[in-house]
Amino acid sequence: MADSYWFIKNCNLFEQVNHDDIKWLESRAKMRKLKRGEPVYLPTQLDKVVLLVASGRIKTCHVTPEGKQAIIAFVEPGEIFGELALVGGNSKDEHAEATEATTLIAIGVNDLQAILHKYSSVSFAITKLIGHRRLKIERRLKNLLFRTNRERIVHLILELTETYGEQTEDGINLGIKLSHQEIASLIGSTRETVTVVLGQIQQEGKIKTARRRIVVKDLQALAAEVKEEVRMPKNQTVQPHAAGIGS
Amino acid sequence: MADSYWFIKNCNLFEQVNHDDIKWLESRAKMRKLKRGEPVYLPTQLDKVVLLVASGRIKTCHVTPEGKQAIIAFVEPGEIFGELALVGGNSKDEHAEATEATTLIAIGVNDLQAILHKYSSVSFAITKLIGHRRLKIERRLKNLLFRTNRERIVHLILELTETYGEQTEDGINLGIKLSHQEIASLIGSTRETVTVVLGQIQQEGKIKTARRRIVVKDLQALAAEVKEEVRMPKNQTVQPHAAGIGS
DNA sequence: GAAATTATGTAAGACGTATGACAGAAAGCC
DNA sequence: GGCTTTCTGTCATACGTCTTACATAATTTC
Repeated sequence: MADSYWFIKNCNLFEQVNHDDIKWLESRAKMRKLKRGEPVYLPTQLDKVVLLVASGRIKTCHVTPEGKQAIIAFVEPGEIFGELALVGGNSKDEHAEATEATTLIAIGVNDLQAILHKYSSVSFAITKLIGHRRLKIERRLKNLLFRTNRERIVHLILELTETYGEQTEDGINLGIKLSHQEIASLIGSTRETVTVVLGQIQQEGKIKTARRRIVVKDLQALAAEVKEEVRMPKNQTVQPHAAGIGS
Repeated sequence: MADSYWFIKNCNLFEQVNHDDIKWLESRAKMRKLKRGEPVYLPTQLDKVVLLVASGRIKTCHVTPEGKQAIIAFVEPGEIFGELALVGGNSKDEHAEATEATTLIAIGVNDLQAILHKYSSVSFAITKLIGHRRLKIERRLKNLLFRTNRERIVHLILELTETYGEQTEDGINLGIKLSHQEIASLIGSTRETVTVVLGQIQQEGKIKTARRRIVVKDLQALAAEVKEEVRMPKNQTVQPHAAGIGS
């Protein structure tokens, strides 16, 4: 199991947990490496697990009957996912895959529950996590209903800026690489439309795009066109616990 | 304060709480009556509260800059809302209003937290509640992305059937009254389009509509056209804790 | 019971977005 | 370095949905 110990220890969730208990969790956890695009099938083991992202990035998604992929959320290093298994959600029908080379640590629900029982602080942290993600999703829902594709894209850029934005000399660089296809999967649109709309926004000088990269040049203007107040990036460079979309 | 005691006692959440503590909660809670359409402004009091629906029905919503109302969820008698205040969400920018004559009981966050501290079972129940609502919203998100208005409406009908369906001799009656405008607010569409689509589905004999009422005549057919498995109504007649949309 | 309000029904035109079909550019692979 | 794969760019057409405008029916209010 290599040093999954350190990954668990570095997860904010387990801050208050003492050395021995983390050691115990680690001994029972399983590590797993994924390549980019590889799905997280919850395999061999029949028992439910919660997954901790040690490194890389995971996207949780849903595939429609017609085969279109809807991205629900991204999960960043130091964050967990599948946590609704703790409250009776069947993570069964949830699909998740790595967006880049990723290392996961699988913790059995029963093991985790033992920890929750012992540490009410962890328990509360989980509640907060679930609640925080709910807020994010509600916000996302609002930004999709009644909105044109352009508005959806602008909202998405604003969200991404807040979460992944890194101030540089020539604008705010989004520290997450997304293809137009993935953007379409986030807003419920098509790849072609995303290409066109991003092109327009770029020509207006509000952003600068490159292959799977976006740099925001005029945050004010973007916020203004969807009547949002400007929210600056959280500026968490390489922080292991940066919050992802919907997380 | 009338008999808010009984309403609190009947809320599943507080099942395990003993008489004296409920009495204490009741003494500190405030009751409030709303007419249909009246907003729940979180008024006078600056301190955060969690709201328990004693009777009636509440819808939580969001108004877009253009003035369109997006309905996030319904809250039924015996359920609470605004619970994200417990985990740091600012219920400030959330709008809620009564869909019919409604009685609310406002419980201070601090008071509730005292109970949570004492009863870990309540604490866990809250976590489950928040998680359950998150699942509902995620499901709703999936049913909106990439879907035509017709598909959205069909999905909605299926959801409503599951939650509010009452088997009768001539079909499954939906025990919730919704105007076409409200349906539009749920799926991100317009009143006119909803009217037309419902008319079509009715002509196909799959449902029967009347003023603010829908009776499902052919659940199979509806489920089939969006490739969902049939889920029968939970058949909870007048149950005080029936789960609403997104709740 | 009459008046005001709320809910539903219908339709033509404008607009936005999906579709399907290709083509070129950039990155990864051997 | 060449090959393959992934990503981006562009376009014409078709289709769905919003908009705008009105008409009627059912409820509530006084």
